[in-house]
This record gives sequence, C-alpha cells and structure tokens, in this order.
Amino acid sequence: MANIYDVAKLAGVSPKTVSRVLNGDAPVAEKTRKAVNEAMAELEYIPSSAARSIKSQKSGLIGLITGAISTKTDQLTHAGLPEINLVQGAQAVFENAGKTLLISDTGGNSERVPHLIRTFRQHRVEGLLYVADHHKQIDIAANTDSMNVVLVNCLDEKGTPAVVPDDENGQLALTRKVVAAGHKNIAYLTLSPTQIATKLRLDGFKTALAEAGITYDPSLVIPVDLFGSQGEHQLIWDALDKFLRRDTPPTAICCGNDRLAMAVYGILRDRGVSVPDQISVVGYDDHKLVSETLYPALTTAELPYAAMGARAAHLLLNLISNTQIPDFETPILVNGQVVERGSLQAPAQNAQVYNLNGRIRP
Amino acid sequence: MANIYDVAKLAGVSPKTVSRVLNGDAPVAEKTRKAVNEAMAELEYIPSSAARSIKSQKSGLIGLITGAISTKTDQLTHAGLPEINLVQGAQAVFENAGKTLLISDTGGNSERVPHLIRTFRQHRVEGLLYVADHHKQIDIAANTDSMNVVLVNCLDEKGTPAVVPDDENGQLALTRKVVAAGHKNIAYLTLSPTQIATKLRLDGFKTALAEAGITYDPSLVIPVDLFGSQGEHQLIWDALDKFLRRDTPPTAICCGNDRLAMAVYGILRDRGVSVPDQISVVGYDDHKLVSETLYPALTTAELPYAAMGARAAHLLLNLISNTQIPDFETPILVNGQVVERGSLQAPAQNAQVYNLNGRIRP
DNA sequence: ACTTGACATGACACCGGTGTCATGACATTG
DNA sequence: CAATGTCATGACACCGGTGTCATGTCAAGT
Repeated sequence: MANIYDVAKLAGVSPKTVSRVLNGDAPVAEKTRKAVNEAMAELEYIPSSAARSIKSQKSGLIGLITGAISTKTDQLTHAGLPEINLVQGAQAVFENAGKTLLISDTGGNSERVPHLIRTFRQHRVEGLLYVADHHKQIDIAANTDSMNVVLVNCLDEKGTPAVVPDDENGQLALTRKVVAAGHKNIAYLTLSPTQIATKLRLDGFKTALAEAGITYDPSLVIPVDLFGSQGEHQLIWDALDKFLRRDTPPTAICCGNDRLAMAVYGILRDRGVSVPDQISVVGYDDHKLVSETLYPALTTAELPYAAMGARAAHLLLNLISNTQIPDFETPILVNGQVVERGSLQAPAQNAQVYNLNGRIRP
Repeated sequence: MANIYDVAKLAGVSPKTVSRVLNGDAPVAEKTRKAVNEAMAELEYIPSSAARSIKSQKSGLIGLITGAISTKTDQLTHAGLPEINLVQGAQAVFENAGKTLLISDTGGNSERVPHLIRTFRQHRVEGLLYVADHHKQIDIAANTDSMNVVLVNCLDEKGTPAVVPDDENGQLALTRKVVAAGHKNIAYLTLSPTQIATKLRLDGFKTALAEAGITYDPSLVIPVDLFGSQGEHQLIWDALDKFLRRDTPPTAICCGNDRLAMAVYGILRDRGVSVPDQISVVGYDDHKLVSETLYPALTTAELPYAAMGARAAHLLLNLISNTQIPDFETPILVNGQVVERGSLQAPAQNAQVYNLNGRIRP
C-alpha cells in the first residue's frame, strides 16, 4: 500500500505538501494541489490513521462493550429487545463525528471485561460505551479511571455517567392511555421484582391510577417473567386465571414486555376471551417483530434503544471534547413514545363473566 | 499515558529491552524482567497498537459492515432475526484470534458503503466482513480489490467468498419432520418470491414431499410476506381461509418465518382451529423470542446466524493468513438444526371440517 | 531599487514502538 | 591463556504521518 512518500515523489513535491493537501490546513497552490490529487488517485493512496494517531494522540476510536454480566446463558438476551438497536443508534452518531466504533462482546462472561478494556486501551480508544442488555445495576470490574466512560442501560455505584430508559414515565404515559380509554380495573403482569425497571414502572403505574382516582389493588399485580423458561407459561396462565375468576375481572392487562403480551394473547384466546373486545392488552418495549405482527396489533410503550444509544454517544463525545466534566449525579433518562395500536379499546359496557373451564395443555 | 521510554527509564534499561519483555521474543535476564514488569505496573503502561502496527503493517483490526442495502426503511430488519447474533458469532472468533472488530452500519443506505470502506482502509483493517440482513444478492459498490472480504448472508456476482444459510436443506429437514409426523397434506406460506431463500426452501420442501411419495400441490403454496406492513394480516387471513375451505384442508402449515407463524397462530385461534390438535404449524428462523414463547411452542428450523458468523470469521482469518486463495466457486452453506417443539404433532384421525364463519376484524 | 510581507514549499525532528546489528560480559574448550 | 560461543543488552534506523521552523519567490509599498 502506497504511503505519503510515494505520493510525494510521484507528484514531485515534499511529503509535507501532500499532508497539507490532505488536511487543508495550509494554503497550497492550485497547480500543486492538482498534481498531488492525481498522484493520490493514481496510487490509490489512503492515509494511515495509525501513523496519524501516534503523533496526534487521537485514535478516532470508540470502544463499545455489550453482553456483559449475564451470569447465566444468553436467556436474558431473548427476553427483551436486542441491543443492536442501541449499537446502531450510537454508531450513527459516532460515524457523523468521524469516530469509528470498536465492538466487543463478553459473551455473558463478565470476567472477560478487564481483558476487553485492555485491548481497547491498546488501541487508545477515546471513550468507552458499556451496554447492558437490560436496565440493571453493574460494577465494571476493571480499571477505567482516566477513561471517558458512559454506561448505557445500566448504573453503577461510582456515579459513572449513565443513560437509561425512563421506565417510570414510560409506564405512566402508557397507563394514562389505558385509563383514558375508560378502564378502571387494570391488572399488571410485571417483570421480575429483581429488575430495576419493575419498581420504576410500578411507580408510574400507581401514579397514573392515583391521578384518575382509582384505588391501587395489589392483588391485580403479579410478577410472571421467567425469561421464557419452562414454567413461565403456567405462571402466566395461573395469574390470568386469578384475574378472570374475580367478581369484577379486569378490563385491561398491562404486561411487563411485548413477549409476555404475546403469551397473554395466546392464553386469552384459548379461554375464549377476545382481545380487545373483552379485555384490552398493552405491552412494553415496542419490539416491532411482536407488536406489529400480533393481531390485534399491540399498544405498547417504546423502549427507546436507538435514542438511548444516540444520547449516550453524544454524551461521550462531550466528555471527550470538553475537559470540564458536567454534573452526573443522576443518570440521564430517555423517554419513549407510547405507540397506540388495536389492542387497547374502551371496556365493554356490560360486565363480563367468563367461562371458567379453560384448561392447560399438558 | 506512559510510553515505552518512560518504562525503560524507570527500569533502568533500554526501550528495546522493554519491548523484549513485552513480546518475549528474546531472552531477558530474570532480574531485568522483574524490574521492567514493576516499572510497567507502576506506570500503568499499555503498549500502543498504533505504534506497533505502523512498523509491523498489521493492525489487528477487522472491519464489519451491517445493515447494508435495504433500499427502504428498516422494515426488513424487523422481519427476521437481528444480525446481532451474526456479529456475536464472528466477534467471539476474532477475539480468540487476537483481532478486534471495527463495526459500521449503513443505516440502510448503500451509498455510504464506499465511505465506510475508506474509513476501514485508513485503519488498515486486515479483512472485511459484509453482513446482509437476509439471504440476498448484492453488489458492494466500492473498490475492495486487494482486500480480504467475506460476504455473510449474501452473494455477489464476482464470486467473492460467501457464507450463507443452507435454506434448501433446512426446509428439507424441517419438512421431513412434518412428513414423519404423519402429514400428507401440507400447506406452505412462503416469504416473498423475490427472496433467494424462498426458492431454495421451496426446493427443499418439494424434495421432502417427493421422498414421501406425496404429490406437490402448488395451490397449497402461497407467498404472504410483506415484512409486517399493513395488508399482511389480510393476506395471511385470505390464504388460510383458502386452505380451510378445501374439501380436504391441510393438516400442517409451514411458515416462511417465525413471525408469520405467530400471525397464523392468532388467526387460527380466532377461527376456532386448534394448534396443533387440528392443524400443526411450523416456522423458520428459530427466533427464540417467538418460538419459545408462543403456545404451543413452535417447531422451527434454526437460521444459524451465530454459526454463520463464526464460520465467516474463520474463513476470513484463513484468507488473511494463507496467501494462497482456496477455491470459492460456490458459497459456503451452513446448516441449522430443526428444533422440535409442541406445535407439530400427528394429524387428527378424522378429517376435520371447519366452521367457516370466521371474520376479519376491521 | 530596497524593504516588507504574504504565500508556497521543504527540511527535519518527533510520535511510540520494533528489526537489525553491534557490543560487552562471561563460560567453555583445546 | 587465547580463541570461540552464548547470552543479555543497547544503539540506531525505520515505519508513515505531522508540527515547527526556515527558505525562496513574488508583488505591493515607499
């Protein structure tokens, strides 16, 4: 591959002049510029960013770590949205800023993080994005002092700058829509109580009820998420069964994510309950594969992964350029839209009584 | 950040000796090694790969381009599996080989490819992985001569090395399972006929029928995939309606992907048809979010994205190390497993007659 | 005509590593 | 004891760019 000396020789100028043409940082005579450009084209010259970066101390590289700290297999990955949306959101911003993204995946093994970070350091990344597969608390088990780090979809105790979804407001806005549709008796199948999102969303849920003067009934809230493993279907079935057997069954069901909503659709149909005529269902995530394909299409709150990626990228770029560190006591919350689709409608006028002979398939 | 001279000075040796300790390419006295290691630890020294690569001409970087050449918006992305599995599969292999992955996304705009490749060239990537979002024919509109390139999930006319899913064998193996379960009257809701996979899979489908002595009936094969857009539900409904109205309705339905299977579940349930008691359903992709959550869980053929990513990575590493170029007249086909779950069972003993008053929701 | 300044360009060192070759210390061998 | 070989280490150039400073040319100003 040709270098700047080859170009200089062919164009009959000094390497420094070629450099000036490349960077446009000093005046070059039109005639000279043309000769240099022709020589570069002729030799298919492309400058080496490695050589540039040793002098400038700027690599133009950003590191990104995904898949970290799932202790088990990759079950979790399937539960929610794929992080690819996050990566794409961030990548677009970096691309625009002339940065290139280095990507590494822990494969669910957090012990590899220090090694990945060391590799990034060798490449002299200007910053690091640390992406979790769902909203959680983490601890980067590696030395990242003196590095610009932004956490995405997670938090740590050290107060590292972080970008997370605004779960509370998301569920609040979503539940408001449910209330606005006329529902007063709303059930909620939540994710695991161990997840940060679960508590936040429940707060939003309660707030929306309180605003509407609806009394919060804890017996209408049941955690069911087992990340798609064996007993989950049974768990959801039991929860729905409880709801349907009530004297006044709920007219709407909120689900912790779109996947749960999909399971709920199936079970309600099995039991002859019509969505949304008899019961409205809403999800969370706006995982389009699910939300747009289910019939009726699913009303759901967007988990704004692309926006979070972009926000985190901007934040990181700021950290890199501004030496001054803004205040990050609290993480940055990114709001998602509520997407209204057919699964939410006004409750039936007459109280519904359900046929309770539904059965579980073995 | 400390450099090799700082370390040398602190350890009281020459930079070259530090280099030797780092690389272990020449004997160093134990005492000296210890002093150097202590100095490195003290200064938190991490060697610069940029400085290394200008001398060695080896960057240790691999470029990866995703999201290319969807002319429309990102609709397609939602239709199938997310490419993240591909990226992870490849990344694990590269990581193991000491390579680091540079990632770029076209955002669906193929015009940006030349620019992305130029950026990769500046970083002197040793090879390039070009990942498509589904099995298709492409043309990298950029100069990649003299580069090691492997196409993943796509093909071009120039005979660039490529890794694609073995769609024909996948559908063959899947259909064999359907046949083996006792089905003789099998319908097939295919993806768009414009997709390469559709023809290949149909060939596999036909082969499986022929093996079992079942006559292929073209009226049982209907393309329905509109990538989740508006009219799709109606299209699937119509196709299923045709099937159900037949004198001898099919006892099993193959779907072009898991998303379509999800839609089919919903429509069959609406019309009171039980899966799998009355009709078995199988999908394609093994998109676990769908296949494991649907009830009954979906029998489907795996689209082996992770394996393809790994295979492509190995192939690329070979291209990089072996100067000799093996023969790649035909693309490498990667086989996926058939995953059997509850949605496939033996057909009912008695011929089914369906209630045809099913209706479409507005 | 001489000074001054703007403009265009080149020489050279330097960034942080590594390959090549030379050198010095010491042990082995005849 | 001198010759030879091995081992450990250092001096130096080089990789491919760019920052700094010097130099040469030419036109405008006095």
